Amino acid sequence: MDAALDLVAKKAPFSSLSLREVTKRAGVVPTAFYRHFPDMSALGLTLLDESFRTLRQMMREVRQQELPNERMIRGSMETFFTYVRNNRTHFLFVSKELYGGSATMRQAIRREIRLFVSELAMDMARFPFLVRVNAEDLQMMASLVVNSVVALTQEMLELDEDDDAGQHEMLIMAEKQVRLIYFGVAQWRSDTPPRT
Amino acid sequence: MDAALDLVAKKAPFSSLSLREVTKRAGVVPTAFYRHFPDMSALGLTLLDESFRTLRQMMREVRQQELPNERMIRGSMETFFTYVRNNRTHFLFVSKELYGGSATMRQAIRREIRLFVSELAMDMARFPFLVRVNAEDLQMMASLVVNSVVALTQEMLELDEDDDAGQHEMLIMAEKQVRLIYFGVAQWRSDTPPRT
DNA sequence: CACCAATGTCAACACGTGTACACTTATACT
DNA sequence: AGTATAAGTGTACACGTGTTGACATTGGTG
Repeated sequence: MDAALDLVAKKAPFSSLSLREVTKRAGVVPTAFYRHFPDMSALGLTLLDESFRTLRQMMREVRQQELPNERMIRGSMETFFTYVRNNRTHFLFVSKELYGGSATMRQAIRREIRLFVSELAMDMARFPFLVRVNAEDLQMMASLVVNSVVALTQEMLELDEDDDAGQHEMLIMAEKQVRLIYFGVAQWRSDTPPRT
Repeated sequence: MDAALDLVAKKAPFSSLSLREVTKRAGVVPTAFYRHFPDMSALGLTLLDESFRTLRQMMREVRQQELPNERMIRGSMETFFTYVRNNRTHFLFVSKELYGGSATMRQAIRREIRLFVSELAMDMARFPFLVRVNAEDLQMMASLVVNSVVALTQEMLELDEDDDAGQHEMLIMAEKQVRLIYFGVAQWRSDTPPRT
């Protein structure tokens, strides 16, 4: 009865909710929970996996379209943010767990994010005007992009679910910010400064 | 007995801890709590205020030194991050409450952050090469900077308390990222694009 | 000193929690 | 058809929770 997952997410409060609440919401007696998950945190991990699996694949597809620079930024942002809107509850869950969850939970989410960063960095490495940037700086740039998008996502989640105007505004802002970063990237040189 | 505040923060888990835990940690019987705070959330707000008051003042001082551009970035980042290190528990608390806390809590923290953004935007407005940037975009840029720093701060808090190397790395990264953003800012033009 | 407000203590309550155990049902497969 | 396995039910327990009211101790001011 994995439908319990969505019920967890639907209940806005984070995953510090009680086992009993979940089962009550699922219309099941508390003890039935153990038939599906040994532990409450196990539920969390499953939920997390479900949240990211399709997203990863989706972004990979977008990237492989290969339409370059400006169009690319816009496209990525649009598909990502609409995906977030369609999976609001999941991202609410992830957002709250990123900092408020258990240690293992936080770690798992961070790993997922770092994965995005690395993929983006590898993607950027193919840009012609970035040959003079060393690997470390590439990682730095990618993490800047991802972090910004994450931050905006979280701000967007704070908005009311059907505040279309606000959500659109966030999208525009995200696109602008990423474009701005790319302006900076084009200007960057990785000569190690004299003093670290 | 405001010493209870630090005890709250010292206990790593976020502010979904129990009234009883707090009082136990403070070496006091549970009921004594009500002599100081009417409510658990009241404790939170006090704690939040304590976290931000000195920080605000500090950053204002840094900004008023008026040493321009490059030096300025470095200086701001250094003072900010050392402040974070010295008030680790407070920022751990804030970080967890930003997304995991109650609605009023989150709102209060966001207000604080937005305040930083606005101040930074006003500061940037004085830069000569930004006269052609409209107010909205200024806000966008400032929020990009602040969001990035916040993200890095949260990553830094994830590190072990005495991982000096890691913490220094974060500082360097933050400085680079902000510098990168400023490169992009210098390139920006606020002509509204044909299609919104 | 006497007094009063601040602070802390004690005992008790009603309630929600996680979990164990024994049990009933449904579903699927040979 | 018969049975093994998965899923769900009911009862019960020990424990931590927030909050209450009445009482004790402190410390500083008049």
